[in-house]
Amino acid sequence: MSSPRVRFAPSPTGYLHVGGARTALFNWLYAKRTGGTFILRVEDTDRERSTDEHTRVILEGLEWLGIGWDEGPYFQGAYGERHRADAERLLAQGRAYRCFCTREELDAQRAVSEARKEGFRYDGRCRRRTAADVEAQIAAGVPSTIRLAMPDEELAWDDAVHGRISFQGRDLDDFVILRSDGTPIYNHAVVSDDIAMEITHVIRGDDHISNTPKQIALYRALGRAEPVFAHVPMILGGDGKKLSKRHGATAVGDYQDQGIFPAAMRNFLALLGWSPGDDREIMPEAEMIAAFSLEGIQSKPAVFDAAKLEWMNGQYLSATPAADLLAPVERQLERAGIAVKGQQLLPLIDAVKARSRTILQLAEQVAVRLRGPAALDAKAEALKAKMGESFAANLRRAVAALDPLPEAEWRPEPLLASLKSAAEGAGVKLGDAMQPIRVALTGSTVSEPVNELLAIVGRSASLDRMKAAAER
RNA sequence: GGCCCCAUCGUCUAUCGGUCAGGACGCGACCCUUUCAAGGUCGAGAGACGGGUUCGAUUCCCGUUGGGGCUACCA
Repeated sequence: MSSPRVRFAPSPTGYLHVGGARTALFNWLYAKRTGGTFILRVEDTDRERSTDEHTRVILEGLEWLGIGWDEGPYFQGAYGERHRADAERLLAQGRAYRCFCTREELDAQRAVSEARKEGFRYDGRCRRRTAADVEAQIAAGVPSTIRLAMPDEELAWDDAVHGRISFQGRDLDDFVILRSDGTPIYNHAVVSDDIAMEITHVIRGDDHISNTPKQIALYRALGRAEPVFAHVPMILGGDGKKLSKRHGATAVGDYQDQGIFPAAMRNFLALLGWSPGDDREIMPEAEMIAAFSLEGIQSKPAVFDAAKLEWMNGQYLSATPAADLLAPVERQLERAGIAVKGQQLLPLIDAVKARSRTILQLAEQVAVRLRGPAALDAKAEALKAKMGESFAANLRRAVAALDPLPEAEWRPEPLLASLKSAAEGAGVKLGDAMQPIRVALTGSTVSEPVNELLAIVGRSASLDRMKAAAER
């Protein structure tokens, strides 16, 4: 058997969402794993809703994730002629027929069905027209669509994820394959393209399961063998409903903006609905490719857990050398109007790296060390309130203890020694002595060890911030 | 309404008839640090329900319930 050919076929009617990104990832992983070809096809047949901007964002999103394609991007809109020819062929072979029903007639029938709480199905009245009648209608210039004559037979396949799935042709419509303006309907365009592009494995979202029997009918009518289908389950929001904008960030670009690493996003998405079969969590790209299989894909939908994504990103962040973080941190600092650049940032990055989960958080922490806290966070406020008078008193004592230290002695070890002896002398717990300093320097109750923090912030800025906080 | 898919800790998952039902996120505690939401250790926490099949069911079958998808001259 020749090597697999798979495709990701987004429609540019919106941004690249995490569900689409994961579908693309699974296709890509499968191609990499099997030495196959990954094809990108933009399904822009919905002229009204498709935009170049969306296409651009989708392509950029895939590139950002490191999902490169071997062929394409092809644009479905460019193949209108083949779509039409395929429909005409079906028409000529009697596997499809012209329908002269108007939209208004159809809508009226649908309204009646719905009022009776029944599902609407096209009754196939035009299928029974005589050849002479059809000729007459055409001659009279009545517009028509082309509908597939759905066979009354079983339409089943062995889904690579779900196992055998079976539909009955009689439950399905004679659906339209070519509009009256000569453009193709989705299911027809997909099959025509998948045949032309020799797609062997269709890996796509679960929501296409009910499209599959229609497409199988089309493959049969067109006299072609169908590909392997693998329907991957959907991604849900925390409320168990299909993930959508009201669940917060759902576009891949949102996570890029939040400072998530592409590698972390890829790792997280891969494990959402797929498992290597063992306990591995952090998986390098090569390992994911080596372990990937369609059988490892889960059949139930998965809830998108942003907290786990952040944890995973934190793992990648901790493992990344400060030097590699310099450029993105500089970019964030510049945005915040901080001009500091270069090597001098490295110690700051190292100081806060382990406690940050995204580049954004990391850059914020670096910024705070550089120019001081804008305000206290909730926990810092609570701590200050709880400590009352002793908050300022402890700060004043710290200032008195540290002020005599010359610039050359402003290093972690001497700082710790001074702080300890001052606390001991006053009979305060070291924690009570340290936390106010942490809050004064960062506005937060969390940071690297305080003596290191003082060294990072520097002598004069540290003393200034402590004095200011003591007076406030 | 019809057709179809799905069902293990709160969440992501392992288990391919016999397991103390394992791991991860999150949560809690403890340890480390005479200072942090880092690190380490431990803990709480699951087979939707009812029938079968079987010596034995989370695992296979059926039903119920509960989710979800599709049901356009959208994709």
